[in-house]
Amino acid sequence: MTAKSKTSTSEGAPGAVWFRPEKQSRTKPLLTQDKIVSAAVELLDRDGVRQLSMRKLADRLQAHATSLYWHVSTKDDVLDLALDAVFGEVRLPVESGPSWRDDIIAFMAELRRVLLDHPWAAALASTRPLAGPNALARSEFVYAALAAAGFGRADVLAAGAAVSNYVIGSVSAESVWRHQDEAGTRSALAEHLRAREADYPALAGNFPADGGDWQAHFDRGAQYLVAGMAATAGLE
Amino acid sequence: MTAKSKTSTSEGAPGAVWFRPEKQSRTKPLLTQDKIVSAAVELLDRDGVRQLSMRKLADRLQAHATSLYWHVSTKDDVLDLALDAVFGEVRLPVESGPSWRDDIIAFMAELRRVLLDHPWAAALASTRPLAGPNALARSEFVYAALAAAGFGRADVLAAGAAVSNYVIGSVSAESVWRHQDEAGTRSALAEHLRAREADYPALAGNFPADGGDWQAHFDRGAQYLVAGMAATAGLE
DNA sequence: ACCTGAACACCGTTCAAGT
DNA sequence: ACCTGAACACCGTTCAAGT
Repeated sequence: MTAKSKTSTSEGAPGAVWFRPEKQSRTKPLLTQDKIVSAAVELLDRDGVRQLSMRKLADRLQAHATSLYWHVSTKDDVLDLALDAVFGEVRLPVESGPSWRDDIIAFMAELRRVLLDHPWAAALASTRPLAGPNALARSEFVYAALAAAGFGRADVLAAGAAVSNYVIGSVSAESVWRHQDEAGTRSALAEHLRAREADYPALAGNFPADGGDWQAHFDRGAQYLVAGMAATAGLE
Repeated sequence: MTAKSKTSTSEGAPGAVWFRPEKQSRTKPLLTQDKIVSAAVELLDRDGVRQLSMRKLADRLQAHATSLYWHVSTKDDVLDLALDAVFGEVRLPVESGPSWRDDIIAFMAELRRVLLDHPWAAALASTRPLAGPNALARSEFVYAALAAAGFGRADVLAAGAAVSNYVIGSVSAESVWRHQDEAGTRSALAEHLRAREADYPALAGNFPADGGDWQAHFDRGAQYLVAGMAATAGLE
């Protein structure tokens, strides 16, 4: 009986290895943190932060929601990791150029570009500490550039914060208007302002009919900031 | 029989009005949009945006969650209304002063004060169009001040946006660090940076041990912005 | 007109159980 | 070590029903 069952499975027989499914595939996990994070970024890009759930995320990975918790301890972890992955897309120059102003301006434009690529990211960045390795590396770049330019400690701290906060605040606003029903709410607001021109004369008079040039406004604001930094700290 | 029941309830008898519960209390709704919104602001202040649910909000008003939907059509409505109520706390001067720079600086400080009073508000403002009457009135003030100062249209638009975006971005970051486990994450980050000083020399060298002077950094950044606006537009 | 109650289709997360 | 399944305590919202 025992002998029969042994031979019927032929477990230890010579050559049997080749006909057995690779044990490797069992030892290598189906899910990894990296896979979870990239799937999260894809879903966030497609549907936004409010639509992301652990169940949908697991579905996309052909796994069960509860399986995610082996690799990640909460949904907040997923969001923190996804956000830092986005910061990882910000390209930094290998070394700083001759003009700190150009470096800072270029950094702001690049950060804006990446955040606009992921319309959920800027608003999400407003809700949590940016302490992931990619976010820190980007902060390090700004601080180092400012310190190298000759800014004192107080200016490095204030200017470093101002640069990030201006970009994140601006891109949040832009993402809201660009992705949350582009034409709809904007034209509704335009109509609303026209109807109440007496209450909001300056607003009604300046509100851009065509939607406005986000990039131009952003760049101009960035110029204000660096020009003010230069003037206040006496650096050119 | 019918006569008896009539007299037993004495519905129409003279003097009966005084002993009957006021019909007014039935005709006047228990819930109003205003009550819902102020309760929402209280709960948001106490527990944050993630803890707010329609059920908890209704509980606090001694009503059922489903009753709220008579006065408000979605939870998003509640959030929009609560946020605009906060903007209503921003005090604007009755008329602008002699210096547009002082007016703008004062506005930024006042907006920051109010947003810090409601730590959920700045981050929430990053996620939706700010089109409520109070938010619009505050934008109107900024645009009007800039236009009166002599800024051209492009500068009014860019500077008006920059002012709001800088404040909202800055207060979001400050609220995160001040309210989301004040000491905990900050000291964890300090420790983390110290351990990786080689990776983040500028960051580690400048990271404030005591938590930093948020107000001072904010004010300095505001100065950069208005100084840059003045210089770029050639106005003093 | 305003409020309630039941119901639907979801959530994040825990934990024992499987392999 | 990694994944599944059942379960818990929630969600926002709809809609028929009550008053």
